[in-house]
Amino acid sequence: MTREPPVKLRKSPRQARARATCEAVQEAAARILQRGGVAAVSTNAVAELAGVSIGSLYQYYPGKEAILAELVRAMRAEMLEDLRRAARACDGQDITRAIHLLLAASLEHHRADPARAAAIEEAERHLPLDAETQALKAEIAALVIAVLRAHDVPEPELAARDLAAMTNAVADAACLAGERDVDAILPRLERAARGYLGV
Amino acid sequence: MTREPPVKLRKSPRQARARATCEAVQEAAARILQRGGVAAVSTNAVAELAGVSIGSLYQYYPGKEAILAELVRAMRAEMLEDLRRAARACDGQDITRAIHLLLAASLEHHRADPARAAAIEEAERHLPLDAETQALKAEIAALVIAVLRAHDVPEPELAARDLAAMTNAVADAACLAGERDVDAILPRLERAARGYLGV
DNA sequence: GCAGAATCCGAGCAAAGGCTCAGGTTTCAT
DNA sequence: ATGAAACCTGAGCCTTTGCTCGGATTCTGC
Repeated sequence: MTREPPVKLRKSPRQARARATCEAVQEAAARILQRGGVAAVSTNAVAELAGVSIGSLYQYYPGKEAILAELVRAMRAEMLEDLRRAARACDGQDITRAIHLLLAASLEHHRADPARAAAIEEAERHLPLDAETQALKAEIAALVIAVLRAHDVPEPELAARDLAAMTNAVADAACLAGERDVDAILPRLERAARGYLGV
Repeated sequence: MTREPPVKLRKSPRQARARATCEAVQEAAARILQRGGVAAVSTNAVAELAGVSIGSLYQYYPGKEAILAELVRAMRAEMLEDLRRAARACDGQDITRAIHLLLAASLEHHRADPARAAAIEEAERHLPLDAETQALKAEIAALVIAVLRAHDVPEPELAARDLAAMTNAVADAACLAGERDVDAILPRLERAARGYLGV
């Protein structure tokens, strides 16, 4: 019943082939996650698909949670970068433009592979997030809150949470329904967000 | 690798104690689902928490998927009832009122136990839905689409999907963040929906 | 070339989980 | 009261999964 174990790498890869091993494991885990959900991700399956022995896998990852955790961390880090850029661009713009920029940035990581993004987000819900990932999430939230506050949005924390939830949900639903064009989602979300914020 | 197995009851309970057994299993499964997600739901754990032997469980449910599937089916059936009532009440009302009624109905099943509702919705994403549940979902969607179409909403299917996704996501996020008052969510969703629909 | 570090391998153990089956208990109808 | 049907039980089989360990292989710096 005790949770909250260490969820970092067990050992850092020093040589190129080791880095390749780690990448193969990540890639395989993402593929399996995407196809069958968190339940389908077993260390044996990941190792096999990665073309790596189970022993090698455990040399770098202390368990399957660590593999997924790193997938999540990578996605969040990427998202933070996108949002940082967007937040900077928001400076001095009106709120309609700010909404556009923030939403577009939030959708950015859905662009390359929406199904994978959805799968990783789903995994995130089932993981005890490590401190680093939590910090990333907090910083992402803080960025959005700051922009909202700059435009005198009341209860910016609440608004940020609601808007983030809406954005992810609509994007995931669209992906699940087979929508291909990420850009088609943006205007719909903009309308909803403007309505939410009373613009 | 083949899916799509029968997911109905194996045998119908005839006597009162058998019905009590089934109910205990459902209740236990919901509790475990709520506490630990789909992965934590094992037939052994469910049987133990239900105070029922594993053999009895298998007398009525062909597997753990069937238990979860029935949980989902029950929730969807309830939701359909709520939405039917709401859709009837929408007749002759303006769109603002219609939005209010539909959203309130959609939130209805979050009222009693938001955490449980969120958990069941999450389970739904990982299950191969049986025909009956799919029919329920289709009818729910059809109801919303009909109301939207009556108010000349363009692409009502798309709008219904987006609005449903937004509603669930915001409600779940609120629950996760510890919000207690379901009624506080409604006005936020109404603003978003009106904005989305351009009202 | 060579020593040592880094990496890789995969058989196999222990635990957990899905599920069956043979046999016992309770309920119902007559 | 009695036989049949419904119901319950849980030991235990088999598969899957997480993970370790001893030993083989490859790389790196000198």
